[in-house]
Amino acid sequence: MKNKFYITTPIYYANAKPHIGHAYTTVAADILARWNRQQRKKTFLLTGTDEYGLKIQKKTEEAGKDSQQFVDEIAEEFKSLCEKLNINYDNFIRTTDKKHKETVQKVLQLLYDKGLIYKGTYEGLYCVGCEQFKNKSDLVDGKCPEHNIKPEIIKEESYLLKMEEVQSQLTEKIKSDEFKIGPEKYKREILSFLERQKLQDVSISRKNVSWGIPLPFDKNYTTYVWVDAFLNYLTGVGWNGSLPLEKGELERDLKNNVVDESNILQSKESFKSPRSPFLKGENLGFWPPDIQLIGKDILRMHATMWPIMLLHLGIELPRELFVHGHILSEGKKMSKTLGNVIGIDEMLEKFGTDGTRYLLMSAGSFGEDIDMTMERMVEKYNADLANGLGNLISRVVKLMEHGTWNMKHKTINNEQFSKKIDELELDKALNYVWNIVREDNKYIEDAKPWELAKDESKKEEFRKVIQKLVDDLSLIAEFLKPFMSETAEKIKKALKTERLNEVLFKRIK
RNA sequence: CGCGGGGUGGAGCAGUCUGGCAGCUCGUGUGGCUCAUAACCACAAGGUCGGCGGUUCAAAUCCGUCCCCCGCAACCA
Repeated sequence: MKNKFYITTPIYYANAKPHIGHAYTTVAADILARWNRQQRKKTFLLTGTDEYGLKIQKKTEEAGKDSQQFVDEIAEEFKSLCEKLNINYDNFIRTTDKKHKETVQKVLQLLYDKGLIYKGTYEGLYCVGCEQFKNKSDLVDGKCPEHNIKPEIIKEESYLLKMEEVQSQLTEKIKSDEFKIGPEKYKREILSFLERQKLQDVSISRKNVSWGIPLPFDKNYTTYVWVDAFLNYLTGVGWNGSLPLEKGELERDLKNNVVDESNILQSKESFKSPRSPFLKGENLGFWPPDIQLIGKDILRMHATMWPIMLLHLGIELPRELFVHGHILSEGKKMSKTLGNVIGIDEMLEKFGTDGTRYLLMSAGSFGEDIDMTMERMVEKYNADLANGLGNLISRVVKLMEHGTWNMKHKTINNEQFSKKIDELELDKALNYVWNIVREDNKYIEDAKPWELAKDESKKEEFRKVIQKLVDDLSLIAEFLKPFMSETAEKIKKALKTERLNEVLFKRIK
């Protein structure tokens, strides 16, 4: 299908409440989705939660809670965050959805039948204290840090996914950008990883985890969470596991109703307007994803196991995996111990929805790690939003009192700006807009319209100056739509009614 | 020699691919303005672009080497 845009966020692991990192990825995805929707592309934004696995099982067991009830609560938290951030998603997938589970089992059976999953032995370092396998990187001085004992090398019967046979094919696709990994540095990292060694087959079964999807061909095991999690990108647009993947056209897909509607939460905007037309049906016309946003922590798996599963299934790979950096605080990872955690709720409370969205996206190059502190965010909020954009609107609206103005609807025909978004330079796109804000503030200073207004003979000149500012602001509103849709609306309304009902971005402190 | 990234005025960053006067925002100082959210505008101070060496008419940028910081080193996600 042409003229479509399918974007995914990772599904977030439901072992704890959402934090700023989740907000960052999801806001970026939402902006890209809104932008493409604005370009009249049929757009689908998928997000959701990953709800199985040992971590959650242990956590709920220890707390004496029911796992399902626990993840239900966490899923609600994530949905509520989306609402607070004004995320206009088309589907919120949960891996405990019945339909998702069924499809995962179908896929596993298929891979098993094809001999791509086989029974073998998994050899790993097993800590008796933890009752689980450990990574080398988890160990401190070769010992389990929790129990301070050396783990034993244990062989366990397990179901393994064949990796190596499609490895060179994968490497080629990454090299040629058929399966693009961006930014470039992450492509290099993955290629160097893939070219250095043969991939080991990955164990896709778990014996000691009951909180998971049972293997269809051996009920003594559950499915390794990653396998289950990856398939969300397919089930999230309504795939039911049948092959070959018949993509069809959206129009036809709309007739079916595969996506579980109970999980569709209406975001603020879709409350007002008709809900996304793509919420129903097998929307496989959207396949493959045009962009899959991920954090750098999950790159390895997303660039190996996930595409390998697809290659095995004969399904087209995503067009691009885009890796963004982490949000650091005071140059370090946020941690409770360091006390440098910036809470997303705190941000929302302080800066509001659009303020938070702006601060997240303008904090640094999208794709690099960014460093944030509350102090600097307050500074930036005051400088860019209150003193910059907010004040500019106040000035212009007040000056509009003396005259009547043309409110032409502006459409974006600006290659510079569009290119930045299409190349995922979201921070640069915002910076482009703020250059206009700064120029306009300067322009007012130079043109001195308040003096022109007093002089009858300079009426025409005055009219020109204000009209230019009105035009610029309508354009700015258009630019801001995907980033801060509520603000964009307020600006438009203010220009239309020639008055500002509220201070846009009140200065803080 | 495991892999990848990074080191640019006081702070945060862009620029490096494709060499061409070192740039942006914040902060600081001085002045201006009054349409505006005590906002805005101008000017100024402040940098051996991590060190050393090389290529070049010319290096933050290319090459070599060294130092420092961060992430990763696959089945927790």
